[in-house]
Amino acid sequence: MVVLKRNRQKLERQQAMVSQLQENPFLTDEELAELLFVSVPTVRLDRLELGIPELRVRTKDVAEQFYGQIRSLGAGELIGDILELDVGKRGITVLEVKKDMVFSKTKILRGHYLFAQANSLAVALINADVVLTGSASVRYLTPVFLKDKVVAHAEIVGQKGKSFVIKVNSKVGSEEVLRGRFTVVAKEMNDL
Amino acid sequence: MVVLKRNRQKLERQQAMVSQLQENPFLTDEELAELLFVSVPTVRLDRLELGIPELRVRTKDVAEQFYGQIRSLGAGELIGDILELDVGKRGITVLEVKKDMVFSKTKILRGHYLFAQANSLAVALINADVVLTGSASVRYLTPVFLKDKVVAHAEIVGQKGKSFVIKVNSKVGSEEVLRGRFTVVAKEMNDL
DNA sequence: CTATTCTTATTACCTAGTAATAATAAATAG
DNA sequence: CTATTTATTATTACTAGGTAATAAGAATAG
Repeated sequence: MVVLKRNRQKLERQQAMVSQLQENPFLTDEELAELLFVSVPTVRLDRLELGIPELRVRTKDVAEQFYGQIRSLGAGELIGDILELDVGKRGITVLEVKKDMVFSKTKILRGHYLFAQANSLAVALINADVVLTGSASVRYLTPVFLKDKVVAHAEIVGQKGKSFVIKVNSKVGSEEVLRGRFTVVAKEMNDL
Repeated sequence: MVVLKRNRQKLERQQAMVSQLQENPFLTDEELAELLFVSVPTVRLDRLELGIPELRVRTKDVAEQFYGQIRSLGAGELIGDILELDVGKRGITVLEVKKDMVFSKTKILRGHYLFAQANSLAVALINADVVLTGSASVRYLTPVFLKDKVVAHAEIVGQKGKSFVIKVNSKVGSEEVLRGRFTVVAKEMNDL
């Protein structure tokens, strides 16, 4: 059976389709059909074989990923969920590592999420209208993986006027994953 | 004319609709109708009056925003757009501050975006399968505001084996907003 | 009571599909 | 060359979530 030769065209076309959609997931079947020089039904069959959902689902998936992510890294004030918060003293948050937070190849958590958890917790400890990070120094000790739960402990360790120094320590289980030191500054709304 | 009383219900409903959609932009007209205790045509008229597009357009808008931007913060490898990239040496990215990246009260950019831009640029300079941040030290010099364009310059300044030191300098116009030093480590896929 | 505004209902149409069936074309085995 | 398989295309009926336009009913102001 030299079924390979036959399938080659089809396979190539399907691969082409996948890479087209990777570049631009917002292509309709009609547009794909034109790009791949086949009919619309063929595109549909190919999608079916490859398990690729229709445009609207793809669009929605992308949009929802956005909402699951930016909501946590942007819209909200705090990255992670509060376990304890003693404003002016210390606080603990926990961050569960979701799949859109990791490198797809390695499933390792992207550094800035860990940073963001620590930084936002540091900021949350200060009781003022506006709190800005002045400087930060962090060490990433061990990689954090998908589905890990990162517990961040933060404590105010110093103060000079409106400037605070906060130490943050993040762990997964008993393993230390990040150690950081943040200097944050409390500002009044009008002295900007 | 006590036309106000009449309009009040309508106005309140429209405001309610807006806030519903702010919370969850993925609501159909039918779902909105149920939530607001009116008919579907009324919802449509309200949307028309308020210039709110249909679900699919809203979804697509969100998804495209994701592609223009968030691709950048999570899914993509790099936060910001590349202006120059000389792998192994130096690179420049620019990040435009959008409204979901700032504190709503002050319109000041959240610190971790600035960090993420710098960090991801540092990582991008290294040519290896897997690059992890080992430590980072940053100083936030001046606040960055909505619509600012942050230009980050990064340069490899040292190397010991698979460990690299990268200096990053971010500016808005001629003003320096962040200065940072990152140590990143290149790993092979199998030594994890 | 009447004019006006709101709300609802109804209808025809649209896009981007699903799902299923049938017809046709192409390739290969024997 | 022919039979059979596989791939492709066409066609039809159906769906969600709308647009756009028109008509009819309800509420209220004056």
